[in-house]
Amino acid sequence: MKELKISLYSLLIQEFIDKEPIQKFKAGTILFNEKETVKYVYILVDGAVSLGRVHVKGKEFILKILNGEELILEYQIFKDQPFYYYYGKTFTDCEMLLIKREDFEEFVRTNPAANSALTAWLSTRYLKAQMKCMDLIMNGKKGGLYSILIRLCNTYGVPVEDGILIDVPLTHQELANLTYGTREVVQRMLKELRELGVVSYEQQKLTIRDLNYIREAVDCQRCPIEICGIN
Amino acid sequence: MKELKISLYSLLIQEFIDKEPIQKFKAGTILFNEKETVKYVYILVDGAVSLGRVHVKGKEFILKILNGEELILEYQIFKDQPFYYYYGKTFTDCEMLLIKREDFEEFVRTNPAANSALTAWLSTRYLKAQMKCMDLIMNGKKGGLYSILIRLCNTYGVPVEDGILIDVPLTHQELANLTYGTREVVQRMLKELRELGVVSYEQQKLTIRDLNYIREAVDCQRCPIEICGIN
DNA sequence: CCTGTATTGACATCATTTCCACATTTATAT
DNA sequence: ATATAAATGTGGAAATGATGTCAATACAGG
Repeated sequence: MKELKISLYSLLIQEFIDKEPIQKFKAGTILFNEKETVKYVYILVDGAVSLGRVHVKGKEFILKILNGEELILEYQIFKDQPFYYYYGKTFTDCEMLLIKREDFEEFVRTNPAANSALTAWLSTRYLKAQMKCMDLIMNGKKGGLYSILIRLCNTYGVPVEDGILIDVPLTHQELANLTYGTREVVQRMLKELRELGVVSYEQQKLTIRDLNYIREAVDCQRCPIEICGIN
Repeated sequence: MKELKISLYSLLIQEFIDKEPIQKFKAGTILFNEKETVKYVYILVDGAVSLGRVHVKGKEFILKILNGEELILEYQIFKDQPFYYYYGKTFTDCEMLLIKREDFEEFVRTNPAANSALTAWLSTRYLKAQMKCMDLIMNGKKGGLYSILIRLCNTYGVPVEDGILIDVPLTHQELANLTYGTREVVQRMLKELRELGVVSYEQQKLTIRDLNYIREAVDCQRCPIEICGIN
């Protein structure tokens, strides 16, 4: 799967790198909002982009965070006048290629290798999205946070001497938004994990010192990394 | 989109109807379980199939219910030794075609029209799955049930003189499982809706008499029907 | 170095949801 | 027709999670 993802990404880069400039965006830039028509497909070269929705009452849910070499394709492909169903904004500073939707679709339609790679990529994303949602729905807020921590390890984890460093700054509020919980609840759960020596938290970066503790607490099925991520 | 779905289904029927027999399954038959290798792609000709997971503690979540002329493709396509991540079982008596996974993938690889149709179908399912999960996560149990009711109307709704009949028998327990809630809570919420004259319930079939009441209570965005369903 | 702002930590209160216990009704099978 | 199982209805205690408030830190910019 990893190969297919890379292959899709590199097929796209090959095709479009000379046609479009790499653009830079500051953290917090809104790329699109729900109900907006889809103009571009974004190829993320570096940085992280969050996708999510805001409830009428103001509370925010971060559906996922995409990072690294990644494709941002969150609409009904091949449909007339497609639009977005949730927002997309840069989570950190980003570099990306913006490809016109029509050009992207034309490329996929006329390139069987790209189409197959895209199909594989979509079927994986489809499963991953559903597994992540089920974890959030079926495990309560504590289990939801634990499942987010596991996914963060898979997507952002860097092995360090005392565990796995989640190498992206995350505030308690952002962690809360990833589970649609509250900052206070996250704060308490992290405090408990800190006191148990399971995690440590410095400069807004978490280090998971005992991933097994977290995995056992949520009955983690050790899904392959391409299925278990925050992306 | 509807056209593309139909086109994918009919492309598949065209290709496989003479090669495989239509098989019948009784309600409650388990088609696959999580962690089982994927042998077949199922083409549902008639009936309904539910997909979901069971928590270690025994509580069940119904992720979705597929019905009618439908494709059941819930694995990482083009991957070696793919397996399922959740169960699939017949919800009602069903008729379906079982296509060997390899034959299905070969067909998609060599048929550009089928591949494009599948890509479009997957991108729609991907969005639909995420919208449904977000509704369940962001609206509490009451909002979750309401969103399930709206989706049931879209997928199973039959206009009748006093509203929209959801033409499939559903127990309170099954409704609860669709939101990962409890039977008691569903019972109380339905009672309230019944007393308000918003729904009626006979022979395990719901009639929604005032869909607008439900829509307004969950700030329904009136998404197109291909995005808002229980499937 | 000071000041305004964002983040973290802590706690009390309130609302939602689950869990448990049991009664009643409805369907199914003999 | 009767026994049995399945589904529905109800009440109350317990757990979980949200909300609001306030103090203590950390940090960035002038």
